[in-house]
Amino acid sequence: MQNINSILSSCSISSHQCRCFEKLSEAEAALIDKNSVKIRFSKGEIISKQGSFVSQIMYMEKGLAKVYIDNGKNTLVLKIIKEGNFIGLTTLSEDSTFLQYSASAYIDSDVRLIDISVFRQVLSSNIEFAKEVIEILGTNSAQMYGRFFCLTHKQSYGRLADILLCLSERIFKKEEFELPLSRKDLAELSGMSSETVIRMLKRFHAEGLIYMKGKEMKIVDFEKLRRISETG
Amino acid sequence: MQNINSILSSCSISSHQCRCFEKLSEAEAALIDKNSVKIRFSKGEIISKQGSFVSQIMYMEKGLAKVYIDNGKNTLVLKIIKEGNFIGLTTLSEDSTFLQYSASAYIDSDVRLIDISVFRQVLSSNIEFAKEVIEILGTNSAQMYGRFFCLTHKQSYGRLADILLCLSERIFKKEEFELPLSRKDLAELSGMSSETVIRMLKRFHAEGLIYMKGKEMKIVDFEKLRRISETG
DNA sequence: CAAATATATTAATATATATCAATAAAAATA
DNA sequence: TATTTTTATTGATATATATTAATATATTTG
Repeated sequence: MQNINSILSSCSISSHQCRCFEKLSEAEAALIDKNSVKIRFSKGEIISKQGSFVSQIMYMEKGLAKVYIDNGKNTLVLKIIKEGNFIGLTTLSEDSTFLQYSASAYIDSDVRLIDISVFRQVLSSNIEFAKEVIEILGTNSAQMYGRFFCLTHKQSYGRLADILLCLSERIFKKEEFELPLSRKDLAELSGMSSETVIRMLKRFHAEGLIYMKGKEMKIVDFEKLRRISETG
Repeated sequence: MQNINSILSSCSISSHQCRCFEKLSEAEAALIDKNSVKIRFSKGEIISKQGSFVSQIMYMEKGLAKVYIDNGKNTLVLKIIKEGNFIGLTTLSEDSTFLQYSASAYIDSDVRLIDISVFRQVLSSNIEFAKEVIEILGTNSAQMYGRFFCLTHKQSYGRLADILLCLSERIFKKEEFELPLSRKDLAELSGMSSETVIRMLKRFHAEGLIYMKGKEMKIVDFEKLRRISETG
């Protein structure tokens, strides 16, 4: 039995396993390989900048990055990208000549930049590949919808619980981890100020839901954290 | 020269013209036609309900509807669907067995329900159709990102300005119109309480940006309204 | 290592917006 | 048309969270 709240999480990372490159023929794989470059971005470096011209499709080979929108005053992290995911496929759309969002690396990351016209060409010749792209776009939207709802209608406490669970369960896959994100990063993810993040974390710690010391984090009580995520 | 703020609107209706059915062969069009039904929904009726089993793709032939998420306490309208648009293509993804959102009609509407397996079948056989679907999904995400940012980081005043501009420019294509949405509908669209909507509308009216009498609406000063949309 | 810089923490205060409650107006129904 | 129900409006109050500012702690750099 599926609960409606289970789809409503501020979690921002895709759980979808990208399988599209498996669908390529040898020739297609070679074509993509020939028309792409692998670039290493250091922690904190900007991978792509909002407003710039779209000329490639970016694929995260190794690392962790954020995709975000910034209006000069506020920043909203749309999603976290881990290895094996595209930084953005929405740019495939003919309408989007300019990048709508920026991306930057949380940790040292290897990104493959694929020429967009070559990518489109392969898309036109390989229907299995295209279907996989549809799959990715659909999953991405679904994720975004849940996150959208939470960031507009859940309160801070629940939103932060979501993010902590997301980090532990989907990104590090451990209950204990060294956080590569700053408090400000957490704030951009959960749509609140960094001061509020700190206060909430402190409260979680005091209530025994997490253990925290600087960047060290440990989820102590998953159950209660999930309940907070659900009740707001 | 493109301004970054121009992409940041809470506007919730796709400006993308769906062209996917044009790509079908006669046989494919017939197949889809044979495996679909047209249903008329009256104003206020629920078209589909969050949590239910996904078995068809819904296409708005005529009318106006909202696609929304509801947790029993709050409602967020994800987008407005007008004629010539899909109510949701994200359900195409194999992952989504259950509907993540509900839809209901703002006005009397004709909706075509297409069997999802037939839709997928056509997708597998016609690459131009698949590419068009990718186009739609990409445009939808882009729209959603802008809206997401606005609803989390713009204040009410700017968000409501967005919605009014959206209604006038994209939906009714007139500066004067009879609003088929209630104040509560506006609230769900702009992510605030209906009381706040009323107060903001009153203020717009007092400041001479709009003229309003009950459900009659007229945009008086587009320029100022746009400035409010941009500055917050 | 010391100095400089960036990040984290804490507390006090401000504020936008929700909530609550009461009334008015409009729409639906008998 | 009168009655009931729903929607809109208004004002008073509550509250979550941002903002500001000051201090402490890390981290980076010379």
